[in-house]
Amino acid sequence: MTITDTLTAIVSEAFEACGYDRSLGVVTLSDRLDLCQFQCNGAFGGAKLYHKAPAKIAGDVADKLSKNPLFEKAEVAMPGFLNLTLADDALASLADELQNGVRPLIEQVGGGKNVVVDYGGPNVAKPLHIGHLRPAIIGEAIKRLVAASGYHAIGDIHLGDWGLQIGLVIAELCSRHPDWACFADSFDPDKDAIPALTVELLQEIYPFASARSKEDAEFKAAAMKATFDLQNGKPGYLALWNEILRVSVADLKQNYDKLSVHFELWYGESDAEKYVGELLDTLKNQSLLHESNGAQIVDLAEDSDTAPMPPILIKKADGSSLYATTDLATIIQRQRDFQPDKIWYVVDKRQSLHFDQVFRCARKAGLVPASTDLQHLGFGTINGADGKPFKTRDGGVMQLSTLLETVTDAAMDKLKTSDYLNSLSEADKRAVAEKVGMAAIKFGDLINHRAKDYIFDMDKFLSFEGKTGTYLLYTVTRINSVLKKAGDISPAPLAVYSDVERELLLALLLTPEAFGKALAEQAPNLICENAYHIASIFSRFYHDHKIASEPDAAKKAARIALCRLTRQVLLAHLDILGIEAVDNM
RNA sequence: GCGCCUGUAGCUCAGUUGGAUAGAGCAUCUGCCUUCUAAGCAGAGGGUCAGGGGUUCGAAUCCCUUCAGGCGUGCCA
Repeated sequence: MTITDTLTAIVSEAFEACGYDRSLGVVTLSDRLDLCQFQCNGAFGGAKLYHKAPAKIAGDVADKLSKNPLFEKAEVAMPGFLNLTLADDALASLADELQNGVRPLIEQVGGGKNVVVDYGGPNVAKPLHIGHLRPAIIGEAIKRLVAASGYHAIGDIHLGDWGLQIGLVIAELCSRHPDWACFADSFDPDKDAIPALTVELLQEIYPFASARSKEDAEFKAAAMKATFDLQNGKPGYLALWNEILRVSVADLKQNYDKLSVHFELWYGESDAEKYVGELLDTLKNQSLLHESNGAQIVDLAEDSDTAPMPPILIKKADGSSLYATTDLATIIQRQRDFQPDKIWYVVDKRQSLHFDQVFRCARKAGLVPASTDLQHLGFGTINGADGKPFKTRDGGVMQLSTLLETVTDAAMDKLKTSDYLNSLSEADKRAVAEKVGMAAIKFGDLINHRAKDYIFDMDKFLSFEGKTGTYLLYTVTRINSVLKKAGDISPAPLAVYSDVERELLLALLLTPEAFGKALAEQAPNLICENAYHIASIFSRFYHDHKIASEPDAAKKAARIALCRLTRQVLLAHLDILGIEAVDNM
């Protein structure tokens, strides 16, 4: 139960005791913190219901509530706002519940149910570029949030390893090295060796092949044929594909590791292949599948549709699988393996129609129970100043590794001026710089609303001031310092000695609300905002008050407790965001 | 054409299940380091919430409409 839930229960009780409907007692955080901490606007609704002035209704309830020692203030503001402020000792003891774990920092709503979060979705054979940043870190944050809320969260990278992009690479390799054994019909996987590939080669070959297919129709046909043959198990292609996969996955892991992005499952579209037959059977048995212009499709349009809903393509005219095919087959696989309560897809929002189709088809075919929550959590693109997807000056895409290195270098530069890291080796400093850099990048991206496009600004990622990930890490290091200076102090209850301490306690106490809203909206930016909010109040507190050097023992103990709780809460935010803190910087 | 999304301070963005005085960071200007990390703190200026109409006691938020931009719209993923 969050604090507003608790207060809602109390205020609802009061409404009822005064003869009004208890549903009017909904309490929210005040939007006028200068007047009060919480508010209830139920009197306005009650005015319509009971044909009474809202101020009268609010006044009745306020009278009732002001007898409750929980409140410092329960009063009416015209024309009928019910304004509530907690008594300081009540606030402190509520925050104590947070401190000693009686009140959870995150509502445990999951009940251990399985949730599959499908994110990342990189194509093998293509280097990670800046466009892969968002799905990786948004997905990771959502997965961690889901897990922290008591679900069993399963992150699946869902590699793009089975589509035309592989066919393009195979066709191009074949065109360059027709002599390779894997291209011969006589290929024998037990005897014939596959040449070792490198990431560099793949990074060069995919864009080349992709461009070539747009101009060279014959080559495109070869690539499509290669895709088809691969999907139908041609041994030489399978062996080559395995090598492409091996090289790509090793490279992907390296980059994702740096970002603290970890997947429980490294499945790909290819792993869905074995469920495609079952998918086709299911669709056929229900007479959903039919032929159209040579392709196998399922009609999805319904009379209630306000917009045209095109059919979903299950098999191309040449018999090969499509995006929708593997996604549907993957749903079968996930249902079989996990019976998930939710399957959430963190994928570019431009694919919303695709997911509408996939989900509708899955429902029609009964691939999952009706209660399964299937959602496409679309994210916006990272654009350049021109509003188009971001390109580097030379018109290319920026590789993810370049971004990570550039920001880490800048962080390293900044760390040189720190007096706190003098004793560290260069390598250890570099490790700190990496954490600072990753915090800057991840926070800089996650602070943006998930579903909106944003404009890429390297200077913003390189800036370590203001509302940034760096600020959060910095705040934690300051807390570390003050706690270190204070030495061993036994745990003490929280208390309010000043306005800023009251404000900080309130912000800490409201953290479960922020996490809850972030989960409900799948919006990591709310976690960023809340963390920044707490950190900035702490900074003010830290600046205005003595803590470790406070002479009054009781004050000092309470303030140390406040520091500890603040650190604990900030670290919980960072953990969900997938950002690692540092001890010093 | 149809559908979806977006338009808030000089810039980048929060805030949109209707609430009181629309917030933050950056940038600009002014203060604050002999005292726990100044990657910080305090303060100032900066807004017809794209335009118009409507509903409501109350609208950035809901409805209608106009304008501007983006995206999607059967054999790529």
